[in-house]
Amino acid sequence: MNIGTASRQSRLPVKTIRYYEEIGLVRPLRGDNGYREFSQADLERLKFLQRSRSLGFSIEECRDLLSLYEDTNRASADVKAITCQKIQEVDRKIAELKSLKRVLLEMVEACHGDDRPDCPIMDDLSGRERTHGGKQH
Amino acid sequence: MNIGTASRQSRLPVKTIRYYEEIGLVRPLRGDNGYREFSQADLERLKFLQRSRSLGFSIEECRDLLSLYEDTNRASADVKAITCQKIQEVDRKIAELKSLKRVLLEMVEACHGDDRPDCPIMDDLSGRERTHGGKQH
DNA sequence: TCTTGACCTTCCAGTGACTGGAGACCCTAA
DNA sequence: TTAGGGTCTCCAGTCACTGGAAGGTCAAGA
Repeated sequence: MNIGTASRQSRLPVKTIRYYEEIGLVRPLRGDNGYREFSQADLERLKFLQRSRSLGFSIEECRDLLSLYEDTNRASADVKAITCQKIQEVDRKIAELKSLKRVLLEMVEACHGDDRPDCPIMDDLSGRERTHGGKQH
Repeated sequence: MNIGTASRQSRLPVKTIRYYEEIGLVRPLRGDNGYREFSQADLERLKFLQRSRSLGFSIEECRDLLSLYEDTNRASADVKAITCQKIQEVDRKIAELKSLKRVLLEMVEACHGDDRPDCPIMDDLSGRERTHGGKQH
């Protein structure tokens, strides 16, 4: 199948597929006209990449996962380890974003938000101390 | 003050400060030796940038915030609006990561994680259907 | 005075993971 | 024959830095 078909079936943009070929994640054959020819196995790889990328694995992690995927002697423990690591990463990111949100919320709650130029958010951003007189959480 | 001092006081890497000058976020004077000379106002800008970047505002948002920061006639409502938008963005990201985590956790829970090559995580990544026979949440 | 080492300069290239566009070739149907 | 898509390569841009090379400057110590 051509790249367009592969793109629709894998839900990866054409450009992305070409890029994946460039970095060696997939190696379709070429027809006489120079067009890429994707086999069913190529399509499987693309689908695998689509799914693992959308689950937050980096390209290099995907490369590792792919080689495990194609290693029929792999231990499932190896895959599980990578996945557990990823979960911890995701947890870390969530925590970061939550504390970020807390700060932003505090700023917004302290701001009267009208036409006056004085603004506690600005004070916060500029590093000035703000008295925590208002609501406490 | 020189760039090194500005770097320590703003907690921004030297390289980053030079980059910020390149894109016009800060315009330090130059001494006879060609060294950048940061005024107290420049330092304030840098600190402002450090804080707002670390709160997840993009460079362009920082540029907007900076001009509001220096506009003594600004309305605090404008600042509040930008910040509220940012909170929504953060919320969206948190939700995404949470659903990501849910999927990853399901995968891990289904995986026996031993020396055997069969691995439900791999099945999942490759798009194969997995029977939801195990624990339900 | 000389040297050492820290600090500063510019410029260029690389990161990750694509994305956009130009210009050209190929294929199919009307 | 023509029109329209699809495909090709190559180059450049994105975002926000980061690293490194090659060289100029400065202050302290021998």
